[in-house]
Amino acid sequence: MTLADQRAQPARRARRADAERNRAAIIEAAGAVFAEQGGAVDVREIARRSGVGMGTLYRHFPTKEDLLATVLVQEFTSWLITTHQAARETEDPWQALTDFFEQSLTQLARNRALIEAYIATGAPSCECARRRDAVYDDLRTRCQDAGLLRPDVTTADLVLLITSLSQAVRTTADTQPGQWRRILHISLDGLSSRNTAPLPEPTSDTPNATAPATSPPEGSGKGE
Amino acid sequence: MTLADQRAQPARRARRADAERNRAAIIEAAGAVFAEQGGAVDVREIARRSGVGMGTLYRHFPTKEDLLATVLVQEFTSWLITTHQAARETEDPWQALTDFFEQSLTQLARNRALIEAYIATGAPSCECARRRDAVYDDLRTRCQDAGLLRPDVTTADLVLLITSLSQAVRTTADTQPGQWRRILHISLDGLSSRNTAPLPEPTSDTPNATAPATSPPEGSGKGE
Amino acid sequence: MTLADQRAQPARRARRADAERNRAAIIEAAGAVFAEQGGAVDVREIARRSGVGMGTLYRHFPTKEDLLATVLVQEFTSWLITTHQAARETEDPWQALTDFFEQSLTQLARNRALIEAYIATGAPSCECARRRDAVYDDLRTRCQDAGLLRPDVTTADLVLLITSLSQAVRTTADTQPGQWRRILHISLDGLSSRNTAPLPEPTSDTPNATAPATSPPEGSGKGE
Amino acid sequence: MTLADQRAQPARRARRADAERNRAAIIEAAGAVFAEQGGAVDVREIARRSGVGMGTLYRHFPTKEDLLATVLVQEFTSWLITTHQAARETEDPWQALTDFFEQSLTQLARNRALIEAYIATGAPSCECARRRDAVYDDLRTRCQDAGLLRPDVTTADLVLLITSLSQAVRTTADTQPGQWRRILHISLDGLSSRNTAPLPEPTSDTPNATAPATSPPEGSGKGE
DNA sequence: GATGAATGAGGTTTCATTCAT
DNA sequence: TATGAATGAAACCTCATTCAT
Repeated sequence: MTLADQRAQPARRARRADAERNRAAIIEAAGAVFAEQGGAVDVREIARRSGVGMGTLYRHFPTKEDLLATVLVQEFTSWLITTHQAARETEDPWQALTDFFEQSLTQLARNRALIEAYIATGAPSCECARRRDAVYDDLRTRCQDAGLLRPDVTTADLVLLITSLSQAVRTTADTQPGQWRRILHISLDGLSSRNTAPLPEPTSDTPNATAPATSPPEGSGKGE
Repeated sequence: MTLADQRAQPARRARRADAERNRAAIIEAAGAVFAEQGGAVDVREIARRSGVGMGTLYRHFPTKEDLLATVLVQEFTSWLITTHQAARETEDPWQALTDFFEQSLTQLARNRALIEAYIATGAPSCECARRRDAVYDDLRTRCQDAGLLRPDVTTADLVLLITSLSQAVRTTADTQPGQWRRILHISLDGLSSRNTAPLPEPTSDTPNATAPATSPPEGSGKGE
Repeated sequence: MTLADQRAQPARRARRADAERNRAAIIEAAGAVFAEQGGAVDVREIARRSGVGMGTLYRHFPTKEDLLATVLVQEFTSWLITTHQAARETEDPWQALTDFFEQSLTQLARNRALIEAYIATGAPSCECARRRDAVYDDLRTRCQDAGLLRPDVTTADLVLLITSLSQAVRTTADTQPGQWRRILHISLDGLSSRNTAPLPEPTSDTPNATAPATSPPEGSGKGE
Repeated sequence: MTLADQRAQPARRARRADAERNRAAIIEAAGAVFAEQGGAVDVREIARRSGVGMGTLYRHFPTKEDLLATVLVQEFTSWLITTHQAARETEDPWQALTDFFEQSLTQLARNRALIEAYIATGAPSCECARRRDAVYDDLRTRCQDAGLLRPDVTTADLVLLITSLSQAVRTTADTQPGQWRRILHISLDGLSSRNTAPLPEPTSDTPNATAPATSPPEGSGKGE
């Protein structure tokens, strides 16, 4: 009746636009809720906040998991692009790497579900992982070409490092915000090409008993 | 024996033998289940696995939380003692620190719930945190006295570092077992007193904009 | 399908518009179950009888207590209105009071949970108590203005009297239905303005030692 | 067999004395707990307070119900005897009745489980009911013989009246202690032989429509 | 297409009673 | 015989997902 007034043709469009708007609203609300409370929230909270019914939500996302994945992929991707862009514009390769880590972790610190996903698999999806690896590859190569980064550090190492640091962010989020920067600082120092001892074999599951895991500086030390 | 000692027997009344056995069975089963599946398992699974009824379980542990806490505290403590003992017997302070990290993480790698607890608060209980800090203090002091460890690294830093590395262990447990050792290696290199740049203030929540977060080697560059 | 038949009337395939009907069904079933077995019944029994799932029940009433309260308030209110209406239409004030007691107790006699609530607090809710007091006030005033009711009888006395008589109803419900009317009769006689001895102070917690609790007729008696 | 041993072996006696002491302790503890919290308490609370184990408790009383019944019967009986004794020693029959009601209710006011039992069946057991009826018979007869009590009041009426008044006691126990005495006063006035209208038939379940339930005094009234 | 009520398995916890020590 | 740990059937409540309107 009242809907019939809508000009005949654009009815479809209007409807699709509506659907699209709904989808966006859901994603936005879900993003906020997931970021605040993690992935274990009640779906109703999201439906409520986005102003749609449960059915609508489940029409767009057949599963809570799907919704979560979609949200995370989107956030992850946009974040990756932004951060990579910034890194690209930084001339000094090391600074670029440093900034990238810093910004990545700052971003993660704000999103509980994203950290959870990071923690679980390192990325919200395979596609995301691929993109992420590409970015890391770029940063790593630049630094290694400049001789600033340990030559045997791999992309996987960097990924794992961020993953692990994201944990530090999460842990200290409430009580010691900012403490994670000290750990980051330490890790970055460890990445520097100043450290010449080769890293352990990536495939090995047992510690290298013969060689010391790290090489403490021979000539340095307060006691000497 | 060792387990009995941990509970600090007040000798008020001798617990019935089978009660103690049941308690042990519950703790063991819960330990296994929690380690495998994390803290979100059904309590019934634990009751089933330990061969006791629900009531028995709840007689010993009034709450699922209590059970989890008990199990984790026990595992954490025994692990801490063992690992610290090994570190004490190592003469070289740096090696002691290295081994401690190595063994801590190896242990954590096997226990999902323990990692969860570590992630959440850094330890399963305040008492555990205290003990943990004592151990870390010891290791840290030895290394710093020997001039091997950055002088401004704090106990909290070490704790956070392990927490964050435990994440790396967890992430790579299934697909890349052992890769976490590379990250550990990097982090330990970063801890070395060879790195002289001061760490950022622990209280600061914003990156230090003036000083570079890390000091890349001065004389290196792409052209070299 | 078979379930649908059990509920006789409504097609069980209704949903949205039937939310209200479901709610009514729940209230009705709960009313019956509570009336029969009191407030300590299993919620599942109510869900089963009303033909809805547990979730539906808990959607409408977040707590068993809520359900009970709703049911009782509803029954109490409807009963109060009906009974008061009848009393209003009776011209003779004393007859109105008498009928009101009679009908109130008849109603209570049929509802175990209602009696429980009455016993506990005199009414299922504060609002109910307010309404109830208003009705009693009305009845009492009419009777006292007509000089038929002891002048020092208060509304609280009447409430307490009904509460206590409801107990008599309950006690004799199964074995001696109707016996409570004799007690009611006696109580009403005691309320009559024929009895001139003042009632004990409402605040006093100890029996009035000086004056006899009741005034037996001096000059009457079989032996005289 | 077991009986034969009773002579020779004091060990048995000692044991039996122990058992008897335990039994007494259980009954005493149960009495206190039931009085305080009603019949729905956890059996463990009783075991704890009486200082015996669950097994011992269940050895003496195969069922919680049995324990409750035993306790109540005992309390009821001792109370009945005491109160009756006091009534017997009172010369004035009406005063005896009055005091009996007063004391009965005061006693009931202190015992939650007893009220529950009273409410449920009028007495904790058949035997108790018999004894109680005997006492009431005595009191009633004395009063009726003296022409002080309505001649058609039966023992059952008195019992029901107390039962119902016990409810009033319970209701006002916390907030309006003592208010029940006003109701009692009213009821006793209604019992007086001053009221000449016959009570309704005990067997009738329907109100007597022809005759008014009570007879308000024709000639009295404020307005006249 | 949108809505939100309905579903019901699954979670934790309690307690009368039994039974091994 | 006394003990109190063990039992396990309910009890209450949650929430991801479906489905009639």
